Amino acid sequence: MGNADLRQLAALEPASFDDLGGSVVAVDAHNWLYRYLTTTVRFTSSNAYTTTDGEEVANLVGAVQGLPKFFEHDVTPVFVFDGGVTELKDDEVGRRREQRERYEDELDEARAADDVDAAEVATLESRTQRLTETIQRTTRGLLDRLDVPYVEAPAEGEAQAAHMARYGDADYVGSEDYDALLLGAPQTLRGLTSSGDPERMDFEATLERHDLTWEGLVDAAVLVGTDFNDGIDGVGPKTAVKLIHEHGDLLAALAAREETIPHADRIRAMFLDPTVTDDYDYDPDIDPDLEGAKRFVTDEWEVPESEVDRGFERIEESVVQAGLDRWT
DNA sequence: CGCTCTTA
DNA sequence: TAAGAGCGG
Repeated sequence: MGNADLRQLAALEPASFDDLGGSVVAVDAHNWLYRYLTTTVRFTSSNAYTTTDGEEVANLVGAVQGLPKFFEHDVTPVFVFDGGVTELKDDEVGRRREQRERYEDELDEARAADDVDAAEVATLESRTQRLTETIQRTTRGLLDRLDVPYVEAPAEGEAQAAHMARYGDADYVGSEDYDALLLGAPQTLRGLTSSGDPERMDFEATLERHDLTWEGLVDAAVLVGTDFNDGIDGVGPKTAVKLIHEHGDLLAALAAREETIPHADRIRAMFLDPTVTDDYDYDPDIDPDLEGAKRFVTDEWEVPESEVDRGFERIEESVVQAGLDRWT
């Protein structure tokens, strides 16, 4: 089902914000926003973040709360947004639609179950729920005013972020998702949204640890199960790696166990050869317009000042601090 | 998602 | 020792 099983294979090391200063992190925007959307909206009244026109803008509260973390540690985020399906190839559109329908079926099932599992429903909702047009627009609007760079992915934001990191245009991918490893992101930071230091996930070290190639790692993951397929019953991370060592690749391993995984080759390609673009550009030098950003959030989008005061304060302090640092 | 417990 | 179910956050 999920891909938390990958944690068992991943080479993870505690990281310290102190060592991350000056680095650039390509952040999967959907993943990042969603973490704040679920917590912010769920544990407070969602009314507080709805405009008089009925637009939900909890994303603005979440973003203002989450951004100071980067500023305070002198880490430059580059947010990578998912692309619209209109720009994708036809077969890619079909795949996405199938995937989406899968999730929606699962969600319906989970909701209809005799004993409704709230956690599962929440997880599935997070995968089926698209960010609304307003959330897309207002998040970019806030980033524009804060001069925080962002990039538009042709398809999956996480794949684009991994691509940028692979080509050295970002030092890290920022995501909570272990999929970043399958997408070949050299270094991934997890835990950028929670308090405390993040952890670093190392791609090459992971391959070395298990004596696998990138293809082999992806094949093992497909055997265990990914977001795009159910794994083989009774096969966990350890067995999967063993099977790839014994049989060479996914198809041989499946043949040996007389199992099949529909569209196995397509699933591999989702990780090994995803739709990405080289047509991106960003300026990591950030010169935020704090007043403009505040007006945008509290006046234009009617978010109560009390909800974002502290966040803007923290951003302001870190900007002032950065200015002072240049003279010391 | 992470932790813990149960089962093979 | 590995896999998977169950549960809390």
